[in-house]
Amino acid sequence: MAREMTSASSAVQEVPLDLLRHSCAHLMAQAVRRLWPDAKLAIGPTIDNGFYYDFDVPVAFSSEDLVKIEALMRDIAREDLPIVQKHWPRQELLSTYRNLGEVYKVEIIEEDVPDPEVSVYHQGEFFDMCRGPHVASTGQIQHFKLTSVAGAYWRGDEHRPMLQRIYGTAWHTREELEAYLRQLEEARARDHRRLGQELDLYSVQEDIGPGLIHFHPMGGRIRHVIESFWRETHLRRGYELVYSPHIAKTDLWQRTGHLEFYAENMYAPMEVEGQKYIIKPMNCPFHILMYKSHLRSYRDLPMRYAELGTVYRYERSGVLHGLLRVRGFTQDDAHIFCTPGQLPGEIVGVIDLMQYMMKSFGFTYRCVLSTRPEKSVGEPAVWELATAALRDALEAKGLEYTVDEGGGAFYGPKIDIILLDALGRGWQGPTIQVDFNLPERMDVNYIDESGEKRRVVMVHRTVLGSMERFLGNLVEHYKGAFPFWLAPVQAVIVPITDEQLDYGRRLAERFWDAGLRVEVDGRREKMNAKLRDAETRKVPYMLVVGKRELAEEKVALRKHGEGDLGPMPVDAVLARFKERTRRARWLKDFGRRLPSQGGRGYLDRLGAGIPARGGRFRARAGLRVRSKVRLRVRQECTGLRPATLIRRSSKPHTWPSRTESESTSRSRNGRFG
RNA sequence: GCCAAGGUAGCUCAGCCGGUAGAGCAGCGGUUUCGUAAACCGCCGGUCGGGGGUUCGAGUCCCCCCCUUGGCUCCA
Repeated sequence: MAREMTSASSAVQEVPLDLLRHSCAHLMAQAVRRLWPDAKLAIGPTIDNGFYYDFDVPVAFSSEDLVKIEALMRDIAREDLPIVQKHWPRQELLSTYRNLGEVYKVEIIEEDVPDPEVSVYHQGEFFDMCRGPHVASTGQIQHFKLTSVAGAYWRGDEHRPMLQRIYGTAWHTREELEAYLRQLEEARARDHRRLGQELDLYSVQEDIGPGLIHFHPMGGRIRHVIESFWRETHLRRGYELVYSPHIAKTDLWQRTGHLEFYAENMYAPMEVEGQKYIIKPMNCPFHILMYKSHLRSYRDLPMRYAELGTVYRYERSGVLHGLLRVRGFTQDDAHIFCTPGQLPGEIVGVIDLMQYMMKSFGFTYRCVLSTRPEKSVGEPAVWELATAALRDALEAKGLEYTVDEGGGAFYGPKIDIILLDALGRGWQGPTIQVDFNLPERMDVNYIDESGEKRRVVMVHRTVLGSMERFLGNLVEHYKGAFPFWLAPVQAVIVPITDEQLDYGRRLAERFWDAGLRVEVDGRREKMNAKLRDAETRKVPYMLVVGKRELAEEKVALRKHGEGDLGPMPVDAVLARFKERTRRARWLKDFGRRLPSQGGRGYLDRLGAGIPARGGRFRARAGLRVRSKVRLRVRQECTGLRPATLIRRSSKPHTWPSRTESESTSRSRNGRFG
């Protein structure tokens, strides 16, 4: 591969970033080798934003060592050693590496490099087997930084030696490097663990146990808002809310197969009157038994059982992470029991609901469809049907997705939704999984039109993920500054002197009566201190009341992060706030359009539900609803005039188009269902 | 679970070669009644993560355990 030597400064920009980083990994290895001549080299690939190299060294690298290595790297860069490719006969390279004791390189050659000639890159005294390409000389590597050390198993196998991995980052220009480092800072500022502490949202208590979350009052309020919204929406979409116990007899878990396939994530049984019980890692068995408490007809289906179900799963201590990876968590779980024919419609309904949730909370996301793995249960034809249902639903909803071939659970295909936070990092959130296993094992049936017993199709799904993880994602997404409808405290009333304290308290009553969460700051502090505290707590609004406001029945409105908006009549502020509540928005959505999954199983048959076809509400057709009663409710909740409401609801409903931003995924995937 | 780094007041952190623990904020008490991001004075506050050991003496050194963090592995 011919490459001409050009001066570093002009060539730098043209080199692909990946290549630069790979060369930087070599540069680091060379520096490590100079400092620790016995260091054995493993592999040194590029990753998002940087690179790493794995070393086997008898001493543990300290952070001072990183500084030393980095300094030496700069020296070697200054030496501007030409980087040249040579082709070594395989045998010669093998014996050289054997003589050097480079056991990892030897293993790589023996197992993965059959070619008679092997490409080796040389720079000064250092050489490394590598396909390349690389930059022309070490002098071209200018803007880099070593970021961390960590242990890493050789070939990712926990039974093999643990090596030391040094991570680094490299960029074309100083500006890019600094921008990246700033971005890391930014990510730290958004860290939900830090914000969770600062905003007093939650805690983990050493005396209680790792991975067990306590929602403090402010976190509790947010969770309450999310849960209320979730329940309302689910009832509205034809789900039934159920509640199940936290423990069940060992026999049940035997029957479901959890003891066989999931035991390593389950906690040991406890004994009660000679009977063994296990705390639940999943909610599905309970829902199944509720379903099975009656004989079900095809007319009952689909049945949708929803529950904010708290489960406990053993996670290895090293993987716990704030709210995002825990041992006890509450899934926003639901199980849908339906006929094979209903499956496609049900999947569409779930995706629609998921989209609605994501839109409501402001998340962007991407979708991954996982298909049949090697080891699986169920007929191939059924798998095909279910996978097609998932795929079709994604396409019908206009969602882009990637396919993880063979990445499904052994019991069925699934769609995973990766939430993207504001920094573009991805986290496994909602999941939709078809299950062929449990209905079989638990003998879950319905009676079809001809009186035959038929196996139901079962869908596990969450549309948020878990309350813990979702809250963590929300905190990072909004950097702790929750939108008005979610904010634990929506406004703080700030009396300037004690003279206005009573007025402030009267105002607070009015706001609470309107369903808003406000607080009066009655401390003997200066207004500035109160404002500062409210700003720090990221409260969306501050209502300053002084002499003038008291006289005119006004408040001076101040918005978080924006500042003073000037005095406003109290009624205007109330109206403004009510407009921003989720209830108001929900009613708007609800007024325009009923969910596609209007039918409600047995309720339909009792005449208590929404007519499946036609009917005054024309639910399924998605036409507007104009019931007088509903209008009145909406008027009350939104504060809008009837004419406005009717006009609004007459507009045809369209879902806003989503923009999918491509970005790196940092998925902690597949833990639900 | 593995490798590494940590754990000192409610929070953020300082504490040298082993000599008996300190700051800011928060809290509490007082004074101040103030117009858009921190008023002033004073006070209280510590099993130095837990246990054991070495030592005349341990926050500091050694061993075990717990928890946190960064990775690895795992993630039905």
